[in-house]
Amino acid sequence: MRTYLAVVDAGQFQLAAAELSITQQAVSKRVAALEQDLGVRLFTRTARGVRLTIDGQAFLPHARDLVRAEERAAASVRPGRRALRVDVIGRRLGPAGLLRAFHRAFPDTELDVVTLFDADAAVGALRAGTIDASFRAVTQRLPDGIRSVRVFDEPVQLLTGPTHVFAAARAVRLAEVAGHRIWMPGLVAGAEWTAYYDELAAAFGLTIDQVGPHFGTEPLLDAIADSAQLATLVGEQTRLVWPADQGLRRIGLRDPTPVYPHSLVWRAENPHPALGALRDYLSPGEVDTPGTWAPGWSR
Amino acid sequence: MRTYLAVVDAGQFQLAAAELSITQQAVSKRVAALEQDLGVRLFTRTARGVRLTIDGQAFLPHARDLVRAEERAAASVRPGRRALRVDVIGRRLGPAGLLRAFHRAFPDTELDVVTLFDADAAVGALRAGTIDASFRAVTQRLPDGIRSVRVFDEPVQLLTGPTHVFAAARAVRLAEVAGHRIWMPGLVAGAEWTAYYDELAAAFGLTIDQVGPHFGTEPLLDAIADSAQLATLVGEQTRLVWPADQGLRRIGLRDPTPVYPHSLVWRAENPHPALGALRDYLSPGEVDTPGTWAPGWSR
DNA sequence: GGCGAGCCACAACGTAACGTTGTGGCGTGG
DNA sequence: CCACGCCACAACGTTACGTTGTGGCTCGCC
Repeated sequence: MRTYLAVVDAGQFQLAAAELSITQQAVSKRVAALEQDLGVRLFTRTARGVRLTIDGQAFLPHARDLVRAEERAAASVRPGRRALRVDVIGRRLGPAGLLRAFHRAFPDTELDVVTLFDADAAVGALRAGTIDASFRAVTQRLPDGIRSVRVFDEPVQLLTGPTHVFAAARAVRLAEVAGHRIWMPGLVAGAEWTAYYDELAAAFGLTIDQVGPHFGTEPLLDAIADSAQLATLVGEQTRLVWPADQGLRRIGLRDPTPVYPHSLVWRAENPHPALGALRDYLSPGEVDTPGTWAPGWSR
Repeated sequence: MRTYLAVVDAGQFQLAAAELSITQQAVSKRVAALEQDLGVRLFTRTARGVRLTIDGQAFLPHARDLVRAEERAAASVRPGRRALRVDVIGRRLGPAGLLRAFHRAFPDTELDVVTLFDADAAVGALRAGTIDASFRAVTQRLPDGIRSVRVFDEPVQLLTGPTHVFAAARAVRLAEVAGHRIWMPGLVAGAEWTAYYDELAAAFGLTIDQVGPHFGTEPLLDAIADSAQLATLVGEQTRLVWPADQGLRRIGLRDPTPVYPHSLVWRAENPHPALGALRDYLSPGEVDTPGTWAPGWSR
């Protein structure tokens, strides 16, 4: 592909060969091989060089895209001067939405999104410089040199099937939920979400059922859609993807509205220019709004 | 890259190898070579397969972009079911802007833009099916099976330097221009632009100077920017790119306003689905507005 | 705790791809 | 009309790459 582009820019094989530091015959072979692969002729050969055919012209922007993509791919792992690398809990959860909004606001900022296993891994990666920022709920004191700011309180909602008692309600009071079963498989001991739901359950007497293996969100949503008893909790910004609309409903919670406290965490000495832009874009978040509840460790 | 993606999807080398129909050792070698090229480790090897490292995660979307780009590139020259291929006179002229607008309106439509030498080549390519549509000024009767519709009348403007007599005017009457020298190098005998300016000059007694070699637009713009006498004609939609802002001015023309009649030309039997969308988007254009002038052959 | 299953890495080997050298054909310009 | 410049074809050598064979490692199971 680069040979093809070199020929396009040079207008002839020999000059392109010189720029690529290979022989003209090698260029001829490469172009011939590419043409054979594609099944079309890319150049018309003339006595003074080559001219692009129509197919060659149509192919040109795609070829440039391809080498650009290759360069971006290589740059994404090049130490130093690489894209801003941000860790989010999940690509469909609230923080990922914040990142998308940031990217819309600053389209020129190169952004790579990764997902680390837990907060400890995130802090380690921040210190090592392998990531530049992490969206986390800060449940305990961070080590020296690691900074955090609470950027976003995400309301937590009930997710129910169409036959559930609360299905018709737009919002229910948190106290009303106390007697109902909330099914949340897949919570890992020690993980930040687990800490959150533990404290939420303890504070309002909720029954949060963590038993049973977690087969992924699809079976979970299937089960909830079919059940009049089961419900689960999701963040307001969570983007659900289920096969078809199974009549799932989001029911707001109030008095108080439980909110999940997302923080941005970063290493103080990180010089990445886009990191400052991200911090400026996010902070200060509206947090601890009246009528909301957040865990004690978030204050 | 495909091997890397296969490993990501499979979660282990052996399964990926089976899907690629090569041995596990070959996969191991390919991944190792890629890691060596990039200078980072993409996978952490475990006893039950592999897991992506942080670098590997950041690399993933770029790798997918890359293979998508490769597929689009190959598709752009695949006969049958390829992207809509449209010929425009120049990428910076009015029709290219129409195409950009069409692409904004229908972002899902794959579009390839090419530039053919002249109208005869365009008609030939339309008949051969190597292009699907062409923006041209139709100066003579088209052969059977080739249709055209006039889609866009583009006002023609004067382009002058800051010291030109007309530099301060927003618009001048066409009759006023009669005595002034208009420099248009590079017009090819028989080309449609030449036919247009010939008739324009004849109709209003303009002095259009075609002598002198054409060294490209940059020297032309340089010369015009520095001269108090020289001016040239450009389409209203033409996107000029000059090194710095040299104080070039666009001066409108009126009483009448000369317009360049762009038509869309296509082959009647072409079944490409996007071709209909393009025709629907473009037609009917506002043409022959009162107060404008177009050549006799455009009616 | 030992053993086996599963997975990846290393080494040796053969083949096929690729680049180089050498040469010929063709169109163009002096 | 000849000579120059450009691209294509052929033969050859080297490099790269995939395969076969083997070893080491981790995890799970008895």
